[in-house]
Amino acid sequence: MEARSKSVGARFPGYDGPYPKAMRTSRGRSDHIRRKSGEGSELPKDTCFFELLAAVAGQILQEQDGSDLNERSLLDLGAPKVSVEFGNDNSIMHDISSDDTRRPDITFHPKKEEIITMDRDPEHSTHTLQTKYDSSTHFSLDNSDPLASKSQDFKYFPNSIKATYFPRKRETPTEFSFQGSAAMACIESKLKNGTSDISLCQSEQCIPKANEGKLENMVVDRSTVLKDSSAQEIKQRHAIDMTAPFQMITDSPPLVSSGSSEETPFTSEPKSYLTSVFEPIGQDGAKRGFSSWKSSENDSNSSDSMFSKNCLTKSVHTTDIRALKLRRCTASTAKRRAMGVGYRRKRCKVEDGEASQNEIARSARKKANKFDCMLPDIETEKQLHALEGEKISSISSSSVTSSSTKLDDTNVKLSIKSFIVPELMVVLPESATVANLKKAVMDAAMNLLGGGLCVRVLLQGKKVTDELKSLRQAGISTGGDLDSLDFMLEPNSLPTPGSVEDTFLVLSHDANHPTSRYPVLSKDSEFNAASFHGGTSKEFLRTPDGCSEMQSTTASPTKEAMENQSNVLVLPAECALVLHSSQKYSDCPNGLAVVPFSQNPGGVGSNKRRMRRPFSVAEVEVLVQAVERLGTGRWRDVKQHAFPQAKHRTYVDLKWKTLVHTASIAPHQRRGEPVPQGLLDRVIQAHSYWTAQQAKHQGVEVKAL
DNA sequence: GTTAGGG
DNA sequence: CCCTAAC
Repeated sequence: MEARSKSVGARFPGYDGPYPKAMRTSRGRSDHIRRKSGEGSELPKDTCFFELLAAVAGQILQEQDGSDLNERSLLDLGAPKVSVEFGNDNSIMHDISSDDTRRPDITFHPKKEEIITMDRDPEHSTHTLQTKYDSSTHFSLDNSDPLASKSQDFKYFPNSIKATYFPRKRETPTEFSFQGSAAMACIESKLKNGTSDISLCQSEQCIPKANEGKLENMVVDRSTVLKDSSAQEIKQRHAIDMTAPFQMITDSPPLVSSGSSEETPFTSEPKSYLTSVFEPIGQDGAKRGFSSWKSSENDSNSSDSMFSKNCLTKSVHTTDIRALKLRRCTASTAKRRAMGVGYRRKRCKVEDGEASQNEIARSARKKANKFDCMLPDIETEKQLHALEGEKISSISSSSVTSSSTKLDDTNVKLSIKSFIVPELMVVLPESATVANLKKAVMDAAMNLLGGGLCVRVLLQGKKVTDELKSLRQAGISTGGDLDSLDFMLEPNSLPTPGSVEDTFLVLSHDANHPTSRYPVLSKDSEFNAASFHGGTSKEFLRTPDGCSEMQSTTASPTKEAMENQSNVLVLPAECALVLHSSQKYSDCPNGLAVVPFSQNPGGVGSNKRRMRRPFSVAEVEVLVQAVERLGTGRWRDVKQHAFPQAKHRTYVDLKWKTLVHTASIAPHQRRGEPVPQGLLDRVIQAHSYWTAQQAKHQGVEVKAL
């Protein structure tokens, strides 16, 4: 009837069905959701909250469906789908499973109060949401917010929720983690049947209740302050990013040297993981991200401790994701408003304490924006880094601002504040080591970055597919609605053109070396699994200089690029995606020039050799694992398996030959990033195994003749 | 297997 | 020169 629904994708391994595409812009659905809710902006903004809960509930229900995750491969879990509906009565229906009607629906009955009002300072306010979860059919929310009436000026939205499930019989608690205001539900084993209570509390220290058999202790560990006045303008932008079926690198099982299983002689079946990313991005999201950044330092201890206790899931905090947003300058709210553009997605600092710093930073940003060039000059970017110091709290906006003073100005001036970057997530089993986590993170990053990124242009939430259109034709003109213009970074699924240098995003640890062209993430010992000696995930994710940059000389638009599975990328919290000026384009008078309209930016240089891209340890790891499973010879499969997104890794140059060679030579002769000996041993093992296997097969064929 | 690039 | 990646 009147209900609006949306789907929250929850990709389970084995699920190959269609996946809802993200609505990444703040336009579109949220508009009518808001309208439908009839409650102004209140319900929809809280949507994510219920989604989070729905995700929890979904997981629990799944558990109660008789499956023991300890006993079952995640591949067996099917493909649940969580859909959320907004009804007139403001109830939200969660249809947990698309394929299992036995599962009851979960109904949320959000109340008005569940949009929590709170004090301006999120760090000093506490808020508790009591959520009761009736295991059978109902999932109702009961708000007991002590601060509900304290202030009407600010609203609080959970940004990240962690839940710990304390099963009966003193089993290991299980944690859930949800973030990005998203239904990112990750579940691990040891959930048991039973009624559960979920209690949510927004506080820095979440004291677990000792109730057994309760799902509790959900920590809304980041906070958000939203100005009521701006709430009206908030439009949620939801991004649903599928994750690639993620290959977990587990402890390598011993090599089976005699043919027990021909298909997978080396490793257990690689696990894929449920990853559901449902990330509202928007002004609220921006502020959320910002606030959470502020608080992340303070509550890092608590979250760390929670995680370290039993880190069943490692999901990136939203700030991590936010940090991926291109850090770009933001003009002042007032100015932007006065211009009447871009306010919707503008992000700005709200902390008063940083006002002076903001001013400095703002001037630096102004400088960066001086020529309305999309790519800031490096010096200014450095300046920003310096200003923002360790705490890079300026989460930039994804807004596009435009200025048009003259009616006859045919130039479209755009200032892109940031890009939407596909959200990335890594899910690991409890038994995974930190090194595994690092590898997984690396793989995700490499899978995304390895294929390059391209820019998607969205107008009013819709992908602009016809890239031959003129800006005027596309409606991207000064007369058009530039406010509805979005840019999105996507994995590049097109064959990498010759001049990859111009289209490739690279990671660099060193902000001072903006010209670095290689993904050097794994070069640093921090990211080198072999050199990791412990510590929390947070520590290990932090780069030495506290800031990683993802740099781009430029990015080129491509055709449909996101139809492939998305990747999961986790980057350090302090990591930021920064556009850097390319010499080639920096002299272009306007920002659009950096987005070449040619499908092949390489142009005449396309006959050049591809850029040299040394394999990282993580890539080697993935490759080795793939070969262990698939054998030598099925390079297409291996490629698809190990580097599904990396266009620069073709199946003909998968390094295996070189790896075998590398493994056979003395360590001091080896070049490049040192590959752990254990990995090389696996190379030797796998190589000899598959060589023998092929010989055996050939022998059989000869016999048969 | 060969070539190019780079340490 | 030789390792490595691209061809």
